[in-house]
Amino acid sequence: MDKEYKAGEIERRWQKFWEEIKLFKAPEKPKNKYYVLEMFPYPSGRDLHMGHLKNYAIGDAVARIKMMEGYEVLHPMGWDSFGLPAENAAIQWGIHPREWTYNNIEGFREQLKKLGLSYDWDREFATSDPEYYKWTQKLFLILYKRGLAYRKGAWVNWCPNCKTVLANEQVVEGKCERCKTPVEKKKLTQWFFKITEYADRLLKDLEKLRGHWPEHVIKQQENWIGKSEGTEIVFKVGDLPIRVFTTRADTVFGVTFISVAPDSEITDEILKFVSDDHRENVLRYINESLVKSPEERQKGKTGVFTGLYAEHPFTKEKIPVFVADYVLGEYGTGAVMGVPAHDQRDFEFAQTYKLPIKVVVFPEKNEGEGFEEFLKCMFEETDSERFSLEYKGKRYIFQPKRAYELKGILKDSGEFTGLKSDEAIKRIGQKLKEMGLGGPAVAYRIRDWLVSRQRYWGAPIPIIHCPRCGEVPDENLPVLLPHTENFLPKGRSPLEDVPEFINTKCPRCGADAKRDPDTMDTFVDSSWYFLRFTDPKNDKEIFDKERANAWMPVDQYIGGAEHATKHLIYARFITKVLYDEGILKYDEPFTNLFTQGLVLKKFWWSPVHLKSFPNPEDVEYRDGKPYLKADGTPLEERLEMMSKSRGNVVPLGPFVDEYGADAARVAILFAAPPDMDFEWTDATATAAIRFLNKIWRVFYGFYQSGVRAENEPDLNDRDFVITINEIVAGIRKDYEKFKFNTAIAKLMEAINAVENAKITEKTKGWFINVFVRLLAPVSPHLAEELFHKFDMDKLLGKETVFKTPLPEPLPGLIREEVEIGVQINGKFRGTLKIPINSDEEYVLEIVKNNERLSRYLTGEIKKVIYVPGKIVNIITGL
RNA sequence: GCCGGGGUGGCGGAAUGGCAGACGCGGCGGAUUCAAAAUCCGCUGGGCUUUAACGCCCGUGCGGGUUCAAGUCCCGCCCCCGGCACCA
Repeated sequence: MDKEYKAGEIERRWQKFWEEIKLFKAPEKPKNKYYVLEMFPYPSGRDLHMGHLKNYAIGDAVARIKMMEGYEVLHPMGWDSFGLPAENAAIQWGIHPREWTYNNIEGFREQLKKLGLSYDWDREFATSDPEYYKWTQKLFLILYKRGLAYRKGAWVNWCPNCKTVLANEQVVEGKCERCKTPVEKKKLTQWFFKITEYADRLLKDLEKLRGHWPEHVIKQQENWIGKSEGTEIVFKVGDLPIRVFTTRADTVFGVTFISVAPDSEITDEILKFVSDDHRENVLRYINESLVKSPEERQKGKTGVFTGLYAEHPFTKEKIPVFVADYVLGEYGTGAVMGVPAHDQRDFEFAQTYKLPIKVVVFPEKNEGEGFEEFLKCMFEETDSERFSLEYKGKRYIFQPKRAYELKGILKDSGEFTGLKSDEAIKRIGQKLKEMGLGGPAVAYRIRDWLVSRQRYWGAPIPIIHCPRCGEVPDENLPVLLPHTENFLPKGRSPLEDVPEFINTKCPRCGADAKRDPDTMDTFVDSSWYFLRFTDPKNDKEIFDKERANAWMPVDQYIGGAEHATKHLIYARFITKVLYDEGILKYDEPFTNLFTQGLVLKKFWWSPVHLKSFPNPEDVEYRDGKPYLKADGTPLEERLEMMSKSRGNVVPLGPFVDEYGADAARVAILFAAPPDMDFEWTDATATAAIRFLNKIWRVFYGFYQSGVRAENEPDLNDRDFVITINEIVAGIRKDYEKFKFNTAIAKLMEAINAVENAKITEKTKGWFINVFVRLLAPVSPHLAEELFHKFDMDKLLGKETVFKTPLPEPLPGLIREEVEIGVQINGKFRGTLKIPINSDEEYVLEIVKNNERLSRYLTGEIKKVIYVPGKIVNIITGL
């Protein structure tokens, strides 16, 4: 055994060994399976950094723990390799997206291998491999045949910078999530997946995940799906029904106008009835509002009168119909009833267009919080025209200031007058149903998933458009992505300009036909990859049913929380579709989800040099404030996720070369609880490096004095053995809950405890046996090295530490003496060492006879609370 | 605005309602060394006090409460982070 800890040499040796013994090779059909998966990476460059490592370090620790628990573990790795950055990089470097992508994959793979992660590399694939995307296309056809993939003309989100459409999930605060360009609306014919048809199941089945997924992810999905129970109400313009959706049917008697969204289907219908003197205005308004940015849209409530009136279902009044762009075309029915008295948005609209305000809901009592709120809404000092209303026998003159949105008691509402809001909502719903003018209804916030992209680097959509037969699915898969140098985004699919691709024959009638020119959203690729890992080489079908069902569902999924309403919802959706298709036995893909925190790193930003970020060596501090050395520009210190574009990455390669993969992993895992963000600093690494060196030093000492692993400790070293026993129990618990930071802290305690312990060689041998196995999940190479150096392979009859179980605490070893806290009248006054089984009387005697404690015992003892092993609290009468 | 998660030493962070600050980083003092690095040992929340020790007081964002006992539970605030947001 070397005196020095030579991480590089050790790590290379055991990586080779693990490969030779095929330690990570997962069987085809397991009996006692555990499927652990990290969200697979997008190969964004050649080099990994510390930010990447966190995900893999956690996954690897879990995989190794499960191996040691005797499971057959599936722990695969692959590449989410289609996507825009490849094209953007290609443009920047003048290199083809394919070349750039596969070059990056090589770099990532090489670096991951150097980390000695427990992947079954035989299952590796990239989503841009034809052997994979063939089956992504098959998946598309499965959805198509089930009526879940459809093409429609719709107003869609368009990123003018990326020159492609975006799914709703990829628009964040009205901007493209990738390039932050404000998103525009465009009317285009696009492919959608009907995820809305699964909205209710996606919502309900969140119950199955509760307790197994982080609550914040479940809540985010709930909000994203956004189920609202309400009422649909029909207002008729002649024979044309305008259906509106509302959650507040109780305010229906307060309706003074109807608004429809410029981009809704009902608006197209309404237009047919608009008279010529209104038509021009209305069309102009619609066209203007559709090109407005979301910010502009939100500035004020605008609209245009259509000249049409709709009939109120109850009062038969004529209600004016407006087109207004504060109404969302894709939500509910695309039309709303305007109740200015009870909805703030309608109120603002009514103010602008001088529409009447009818108050129909009042607070239940004319006092208290509801009434206060009511007064705040309804009364304003004003000289202008006033409203007057009677309330609880009194007449009030008022000018409403804002809408009263709380529920209450109905007034002036025909047969529903006097009902409470909730009861009224029910009764009005029933009545409307009887009348054939609506009824109870449900609306969802979630929209259908727009999957087509006008981009080159993706899986072609396997549909042929035939002038005679229309849409024809192309079963002749894969539809290969053609090679072209003409891949730049241009606002329509680059594939359109590849004649040998786009021109084809109709598979049904043989006529000249064209292929669909779009490629699929990369989230389609990643919505099923976890299934392909169960049978990655299959060239006959998407995957073998039996193999998939043998491994699925993923027992532990690990990844970033940013996918809560994207990948994680798409993957659940696709899994349910395949369940309905009858090829999966499970309708939830991920039994347990763990979302790891980010690795942050400080960097500097200057408002002057917008997009370039200075290197640390170019920054100087004066009076504690950072400045750019070169020209003295004041800088701003920021703490964000590592990313190449911010220049705040800590590259993994050099670190591993200098200190080893184990040090990098221990550093990441020890720094903070794994689900929490933390800042990478030099101190993060220092702790890990010292810890591993200390282990080596202590074990080197053992080795020199001839100590080898033992099965049993010397029970004369009782105190030491008990200490280690407690650490064993603690670490087992920590590993169960992924609390790697405290587990490593306990490993440190163990090594500190043994360092100067006066114990026999036998006990040392037992310590080695226990410690090495506890260490293995977080520092696998070092553990494997020590396992062999100290002959644990011979002792335990296993070729690798990962085929041995995690140690268990020795039974029947309990401390004879414990230290308990002593409180007198609830205040801590000291501690006492007493035999473990002491009863209350005995403890009381000890306290009374203890000079230090007894002086607080003034007056008679009234009550004693004794929690054995923990604390005694003595209450005295003054 | 709505939903979720947080606020603990100089710093990262520990604490099934039971001795707050585990473990580490940093700092201070010492040992080793020709010297340095590395390593090891001791101290390290704040304050008070010549009875300088087995002492006292204060201390987990703020204000109340429950309890023998609260960082932990309850009520009301403040602040920070994340998500959604004209969703009717």
